[in-house]
Amino acid sequence: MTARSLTEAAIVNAALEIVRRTGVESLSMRGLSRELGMSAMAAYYYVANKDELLDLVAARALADIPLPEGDGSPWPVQLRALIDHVDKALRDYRGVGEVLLDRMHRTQKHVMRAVMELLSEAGFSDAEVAMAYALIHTYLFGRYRVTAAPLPVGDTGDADPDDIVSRVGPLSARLAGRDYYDFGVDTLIKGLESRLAAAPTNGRRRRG
Amino acid sequence: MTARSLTEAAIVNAALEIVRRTGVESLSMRGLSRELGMSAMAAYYYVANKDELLDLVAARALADIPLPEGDGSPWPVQLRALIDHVDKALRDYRGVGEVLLDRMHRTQKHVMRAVMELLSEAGFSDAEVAMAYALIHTYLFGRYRVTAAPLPVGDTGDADPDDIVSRVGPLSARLAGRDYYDFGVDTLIKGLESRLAAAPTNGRRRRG
DNA sequence: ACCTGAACACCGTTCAAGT
DNA sequence: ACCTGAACACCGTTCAAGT
Repeated sequence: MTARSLTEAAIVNAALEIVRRTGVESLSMRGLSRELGMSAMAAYYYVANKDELLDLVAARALADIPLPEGDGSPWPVQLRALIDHVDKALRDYRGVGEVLLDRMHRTQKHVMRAVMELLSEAGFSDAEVAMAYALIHTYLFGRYRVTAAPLPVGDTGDADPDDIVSRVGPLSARLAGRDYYDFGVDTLIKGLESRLAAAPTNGRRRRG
Repeated sequence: MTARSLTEAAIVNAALEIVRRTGVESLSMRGLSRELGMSAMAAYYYVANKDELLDLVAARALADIPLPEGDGSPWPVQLRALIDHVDKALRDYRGVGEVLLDRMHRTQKHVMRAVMELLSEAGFSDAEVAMAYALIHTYLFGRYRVTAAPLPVGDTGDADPDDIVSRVGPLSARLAGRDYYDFGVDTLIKGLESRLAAAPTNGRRRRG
């Protein structure tokens, strides 16, 4: 055994574990150190503060996302695949989307770059790329708070067939998270395609 | 003066004030009571716990949203107006979107109903109404975490014209929150329209 | 170099006690 | 009925001290 029994990697791993099991809000500096068998302050030797820890957790969770190959497939297909990979990387980590939302810009540029390149190649102007990226980012990361709160199933069981809310309530119990996700991403991409179709000369293609 | 010098309404108002000024995360039960000139535990007489307080704050912030009149305008226009009103109700309250996201289903049904009715009338099936509502909700409420973290302006000032990320960085400084919002909502609604156009017989109109 | 312990300034919540 | 004070079990962070 060398002198140190802890490493930054071990700390970040343990933190990610805790977030996956119990959610972000129950990750504490003290509890983390205790979980590693150390004194309550041990983690502070490797990490300046909780914010830095959350940055490292965020970076780690998104590190292994496969980027588009640049094969010949149409941009909506490639964009959809990339979004699916981000979603997969986030799905298991309860509350991590919330963390990442604040931190992705600071810590993790390669996914952002891949999305932006796809959009730029598709024909969007630089300003549109900025806005379209923000839209996708917002939907994807906002999702992890919404899916935690499903639509209420009719409170007293009174399904009024003329009331849309009480019709949708029980129905939403049969819809899987997958259904919401597919509908959402498809609609976003359809909306983007519809924009390009309406003003196809907006973008300036690079290496066109 | 009557016996009581505090009311639930006063407490919720003060809480909403604090959230608007300093964000949700700096709202505390103790600090709130102190701000009202009472002892640290005073608020507990009117409110069971912090969760209940957040529910009341959420309900209050969304209470006065004007619902669609049911005039003859096309559904995308009415939907856009309704979304704008929700946005306006949220805009001034830092972090309140985050609170509401968890709580809207529990506390505030009339906005949800208005959105769902518009979508149902437009021709979407009940399942599609559920998913489209979730999409809109996610975007609208997720926004209040994203807009707090603007895209990074080129870190070292090196604007590489061939790199989409460094092109978009400085550009995003000139884009207003309004631009992102308009683009986002327009794209969502375009995506929904595109869905209806692709499968126009999907929905069953009520009172058609 | 790596870790600990005590201390400070906070939290949310409970509950007996005051008026 | 309305509010207070003390207590409990937590936080994040700092910093002198231990090995």
